[in-house]
Amino acid sequence: MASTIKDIRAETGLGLATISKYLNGGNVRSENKQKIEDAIKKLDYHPNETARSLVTKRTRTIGFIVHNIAINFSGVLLQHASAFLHERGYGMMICDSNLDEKQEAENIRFCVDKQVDGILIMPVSSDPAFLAPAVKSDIPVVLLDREIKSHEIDCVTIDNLNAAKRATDYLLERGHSKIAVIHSREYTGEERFKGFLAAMEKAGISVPEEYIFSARSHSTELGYKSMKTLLTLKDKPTAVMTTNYEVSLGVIMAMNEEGVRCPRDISLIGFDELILPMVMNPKLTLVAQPMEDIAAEGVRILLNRIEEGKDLPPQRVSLYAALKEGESVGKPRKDKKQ
Amino acid sequence: MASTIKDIRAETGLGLATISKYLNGGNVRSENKQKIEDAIKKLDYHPNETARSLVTKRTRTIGFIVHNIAINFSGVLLQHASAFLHERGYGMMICDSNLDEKQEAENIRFCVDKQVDGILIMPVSSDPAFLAPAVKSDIPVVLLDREIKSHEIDCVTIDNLNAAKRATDYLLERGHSKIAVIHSREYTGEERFKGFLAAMEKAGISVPEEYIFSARSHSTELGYKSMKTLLTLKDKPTAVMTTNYEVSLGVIMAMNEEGVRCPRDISLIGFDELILPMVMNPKLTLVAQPMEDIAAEGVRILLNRIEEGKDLPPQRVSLYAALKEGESVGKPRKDKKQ
DNA sequence: CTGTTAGCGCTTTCAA
DNA sequence: TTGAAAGCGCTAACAG
Repeated sequence: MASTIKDIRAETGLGLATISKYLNGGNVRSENKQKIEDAIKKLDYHPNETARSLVTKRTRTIGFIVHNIAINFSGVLLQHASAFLHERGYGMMICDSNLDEKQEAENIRFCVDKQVDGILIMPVSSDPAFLAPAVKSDIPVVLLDREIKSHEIDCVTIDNLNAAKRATDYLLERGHSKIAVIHSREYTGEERFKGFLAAMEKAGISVPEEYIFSARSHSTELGYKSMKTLLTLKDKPTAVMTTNYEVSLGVIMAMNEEGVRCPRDISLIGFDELILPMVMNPKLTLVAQPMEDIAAEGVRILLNRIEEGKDLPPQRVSLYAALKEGESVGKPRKDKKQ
Repeated sequence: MASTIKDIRAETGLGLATISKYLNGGNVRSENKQKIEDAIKKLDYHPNETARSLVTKRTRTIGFIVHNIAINFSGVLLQHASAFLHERGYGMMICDSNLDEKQEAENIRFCVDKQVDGILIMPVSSDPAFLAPAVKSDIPVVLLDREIKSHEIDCVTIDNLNAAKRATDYLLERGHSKIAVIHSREYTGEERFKGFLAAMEKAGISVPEEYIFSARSHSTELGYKSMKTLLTLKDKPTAVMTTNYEVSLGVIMAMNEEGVRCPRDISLIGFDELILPMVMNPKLTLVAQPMEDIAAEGVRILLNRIEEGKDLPPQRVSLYAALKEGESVGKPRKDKKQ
């Protein structure tokens, strides 16, 4: 059985309050301080955090609710966030929503019931209602990677629209005009799709229906099937833009299977600099999200709200995402050859 | 401010014990039951789990400490474990050790202080000492993926040695005899290396020094550098075996850079069926660990120990890992051609 | 079945 | 500086 503060009292003969004060960094006569330290060591005493939380109403724990823990993107963000929180003396409780809104709502409830001091979340739902339990309990929430437009709440994202515009311009500048786009039908995917359309419109190029693919949620399958379909078209695109990592993977699988080479046959541009683009041959040209900065900003905003003021206006931070050149974009193949 | 059980008392006029009993599924007169339910709804009452834990000494929360959360393997295992725990009414608190033993020790401490009911861990350290806080507090621990040989403790792993033997035999059967091996210098890597050596010895083939590479920890860099070195050798191997996912990634990067084709120039066999092997061209031949079963067994053993008996003897479960054929292993190239 | 009472282990007045 | 006492929100005897 673990020892308690009362055991320390028995050992030192001091009062509970004195010991507690010492534990919390207060001033204690150095003679008593020594006694307490000796007793702690002797009894291997560690404060019961549960009891502590019950009275202080603080747990120094942050809940991190992630839409899908199995994807690489989550792992990397989690690693950075965990490190930053740890630096500031906070622990992290990770919950996986498994792309399910019901599970997500339960995760919010779970975190609130566990009295976390704040919540970082990469949300599944775009309906702010699921945040209600946190709001009611006055627990600050910061959205990561995705925002909920209709709702005033702290969030840190990248400027998806402009990043996608830049990626599209990159293709246009290299002479592509027959460009297909495959996007997931959730917040980031839609934003990036808008950016794509904006760039195409500005260039005065209309995009045929059959060059546009979309489906709910991140999906390797979407990328795979869409690319397969594109390859059956008479008038194939010369370049394809994907709006996230998983879609890129699916596209590459399909190209490999069909023996289509990149960038010789079709050029490719995507999002997210995770492991695959580094291992691929040729290296993928992509928009790299500043993962570490996203985590750092999220943690900074959240802890600031916890430790300073709850009455600050909501903050929306939008970070810059850089275009990293690989070798997956070439000149468009000549129509005659195809 | 969140409402408490006392607010329910004020609302219903019932005693605290009755309400508590209802909350915990006890028998209450249906008339009172209705009153309580109405009050709960009206006040949006949710029990304070912290207070509950303080008295019951149970949190229905499991700590999952992972050596490196950024890798795909962790994400997949976490996803399964989270789902199984959730099914049984448990929450999960994930901690990242970031491949650092010191951080790992702190994570154990953190989980113990937070009064988790049990711990699942993919350990960094092979020294059982770091588990002491959990042992002292009588919190059950189950090791996943790696075991600590010197110590009697529950664990679930795959039979790494035999899996590696089979993989090596697979190469031998196809006529390879010049086989290089690249392994990480931690538990699983060493086991798999032993399996490799055993198979080679049985086949009566001695492995030259320059065909063996190893380094601490999982490492894409190890794979990359080792493969680069192998490709400078006069007498190159005809096949390479890697002992984990990250090493495979590095090897493939190096091959791509050097324009070496697989399996035409060099055959490849590896471990872990994660995203890359599915996206690669050609598909990688590999030993697939049964991720879902590992998670299921780990959860089953841990919850069994929590809910039933602590006095059962330690369990060591070793699961079977299947060899999945891809197209990355071919016949050895003829020496003359090289 | 119900309610009173006494804690769980800790922090926090407040008076000394 | 110190310590006695009250209380965080809940559960668990125990008596009714």
